[in-house]
Amino acid sequence: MMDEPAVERLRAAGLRPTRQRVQLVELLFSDGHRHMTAESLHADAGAAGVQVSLATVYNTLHQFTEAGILREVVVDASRSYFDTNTGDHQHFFVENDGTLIDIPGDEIAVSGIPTPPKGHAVDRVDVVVRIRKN
Amino acid sequence: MMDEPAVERLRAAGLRPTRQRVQLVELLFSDGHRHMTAESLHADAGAAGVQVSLATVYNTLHQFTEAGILREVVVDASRSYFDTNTGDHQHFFVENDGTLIDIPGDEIAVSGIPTPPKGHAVDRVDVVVRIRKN
DNA sequence: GTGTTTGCAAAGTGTTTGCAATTTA
DNA sequence: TAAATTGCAAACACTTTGCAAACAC
Repeated sequence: MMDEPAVERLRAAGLRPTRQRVQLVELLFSDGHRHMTAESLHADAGAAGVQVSLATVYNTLHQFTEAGILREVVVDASRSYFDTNTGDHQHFFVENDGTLIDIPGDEIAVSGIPTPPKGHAVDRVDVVVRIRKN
Repeated sequence: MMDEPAVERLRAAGLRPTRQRVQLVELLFSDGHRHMTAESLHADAGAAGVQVSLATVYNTLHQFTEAGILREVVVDASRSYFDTNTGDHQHFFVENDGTLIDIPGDEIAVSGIPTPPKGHAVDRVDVVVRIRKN
């Protein structure tokens, strides 16, 4: 018998397909890319009838990030954002309302990055284009 | 009688030169550029014999940022960093120890930024090159 | 059955705030 | 003296954690 895609995705990531994780994966990956904070995901889950505690949402976001099926985006010093798009891309950050918008990785480019200090390797290059409504 | 530079700098920024602000400006701008968090500045102040409460350090960092003599750097979702270099430049962020290193603005360049959504204007483009010790 | 995961409530961390006392102008 | 600033302690927002009950395999 064939597992559902959500279950397979979790198995592939080495995570047990618990009810909460399966439902969160379904919510997150059913329809386009998604940006979220722990609070917003918890709210969206509730609205979608998915019962999961906030603590589990936090744990899950980190497990998914560690497993590589989510990526963390640092744009705000007071909240953690996560993105279902783990591929090469960057972001607009709308400072007024805390919203993220993807910028495809093949549109934007960073040049002239100096060699990192000896003994250090580049992990990732993040670009945040901060915009505001006017 | 001529005011000291720290006092002048505060006056120019429209801030009253209180003892705390004057001493913090002296500490911050006496010798090259500096990166800090509220905690680290509070500790450095203490070590330099500057008496100032943590609450005042927080207030001061924000006032200085608002006044344009400091700039906030968002690299970590759990702490606020500030930089005495308010000019055009970017950063290396050493993920292992939470350290920042400046990248001169004339060395690095970002191209291909899409037009922001209608009704939005670009405020700033931030590049963070995340590096780690190996 | 055994090890993992969940959820609650408590604890933690970094930050902000109310307000009386102090300082600046 | 009037208005701004400070510092304390309490309050906050977000996040993590300890642990017993529930669950996956």
